[in-house]
Amino acid sequence: MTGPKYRQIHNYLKEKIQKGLYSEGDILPSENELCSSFSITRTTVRKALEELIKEGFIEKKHGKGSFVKERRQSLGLLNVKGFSEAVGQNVKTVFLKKPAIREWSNQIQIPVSLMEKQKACIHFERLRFVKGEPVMLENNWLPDIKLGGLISNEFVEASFFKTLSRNYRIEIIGSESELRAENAGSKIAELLKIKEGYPVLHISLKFKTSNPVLNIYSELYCNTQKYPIGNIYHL
Amino acid sequence: MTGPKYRQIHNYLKEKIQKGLYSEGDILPSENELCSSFSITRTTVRKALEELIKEGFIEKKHGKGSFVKERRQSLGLLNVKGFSEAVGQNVKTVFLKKPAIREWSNQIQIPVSLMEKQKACIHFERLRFVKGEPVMLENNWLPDIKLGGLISNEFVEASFFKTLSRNYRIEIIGSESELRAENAGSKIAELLKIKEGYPVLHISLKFKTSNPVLNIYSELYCNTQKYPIGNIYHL
DNA sequence: AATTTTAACTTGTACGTACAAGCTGGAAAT
DNA sequence: ATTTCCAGCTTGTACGTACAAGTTAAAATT
Repeated sequence: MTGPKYRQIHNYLKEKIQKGLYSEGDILPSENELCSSFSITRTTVRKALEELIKEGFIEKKHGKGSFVKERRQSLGLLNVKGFSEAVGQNVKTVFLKKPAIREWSNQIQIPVSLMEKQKACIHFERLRFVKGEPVMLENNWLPDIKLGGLISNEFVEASFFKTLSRNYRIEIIGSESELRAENAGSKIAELLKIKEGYPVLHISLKFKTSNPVLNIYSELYCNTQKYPIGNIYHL
Repeated sequence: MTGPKYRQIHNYLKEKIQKGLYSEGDILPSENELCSSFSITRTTVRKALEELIKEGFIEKKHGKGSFVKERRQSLGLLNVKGFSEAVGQNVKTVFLKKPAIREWSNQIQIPVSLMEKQKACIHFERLRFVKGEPVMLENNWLPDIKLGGLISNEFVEASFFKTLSRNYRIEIIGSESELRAENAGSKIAELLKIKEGYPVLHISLKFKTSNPVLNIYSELYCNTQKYPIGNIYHL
């Protein structure tokens, strides 16, 4: 609960942004104001703000101030094109298998580290719809590091990553992926309501998080005919 | 040529790394050594090193030092899996069309900014081979911002990005991409030596660089059967 | 009234200092 | 000979100060 001072400021501001107390485009208190509020020096405040910049929460403008970023266009999280634009309305997510302890699957393409394989495995399967059409089948695995309530509770805005960030303050800090174009097999074809043999995008993912023993492994199958998969990142 | 001090140290070290004077795994001079070499304070040295970390050139280890990173596994540059591992030997790149001034193509999926469309367009087309097999057709477009010699000269290690970095000190700072699985048309099929209708991965890319008026647009078609496309990035 | 200047804000760079915390190898104690 | 300890290195955090540079709005000038 202690840790370095700059982390406390960082968490304090991050929490406010996440809770919507500062919203898109808002200006944060100036560095000097934060200094006196927290009785710390500007060096420390600037360190905290720099962390927020790295995580994509804010941006600074010389001579003006620090501003909360529009959407947190973070680190190459995959989006169905038109997913984030049409938030909520035309998008639906259905659990085929709710989060539960299951076996580590050999379906996972990217090698799971030994440390993680020793732990139990949480798995869930989701089907994502845009305008009523199924466009992405998603299988996710992660080691069970006892995040209380992760299994039973609902996700924040149907997003697993937002849940990790808001409830557990765990951020995605990187990823590794493999991309393949494949012909849909019978199971995929049935779920995505396409013909067998139709080309689908197969994405194998390993997300690294700020918790060094928590990586998230995903296998995605996407019908990219109408909705290509989008991917944005920045330094 | 002046600019802030930390930028000078940053460029100095970056250049040394790029030229191979420091190589993979090497330890950089300690922060205090750099301080006395350049007659600056540790604050400034640390700022320069932090930039190098962001760009993926080095990593720091508490109590030990700053180390040059193995491969610059930077910002989600796409790689044919097994491309960077088997450097040079099994990999070949052939220009189908050498860099030259051409028209802005309407093949580009991601919108080209107006400012760029006013400039002339440099275009080149390459076919990439692994173990003698063609695996990726690559079309690239960028605005002509008068990078002398870019058209005529050879690329550094057959890499366009390395050329930009080493010769012009321009770095990739982000990207936007769209991914689609498609059936190969006749032209793609012929070039990649596959049957028409075979599933291929179509990647549309926009790379943002440290030069705000230089974005690079690419359309890639990949046969991912044997060699999936890999993609790594980190905060 | 319109323009210019100034003053008061913002963030950016750079200085210098001090101590904490992680690592390593040689000296000291066992 | 082995272990323990410590001194001297490394990076990490935090303090405080000063001035440069970009922005803005009020004040002074025209």
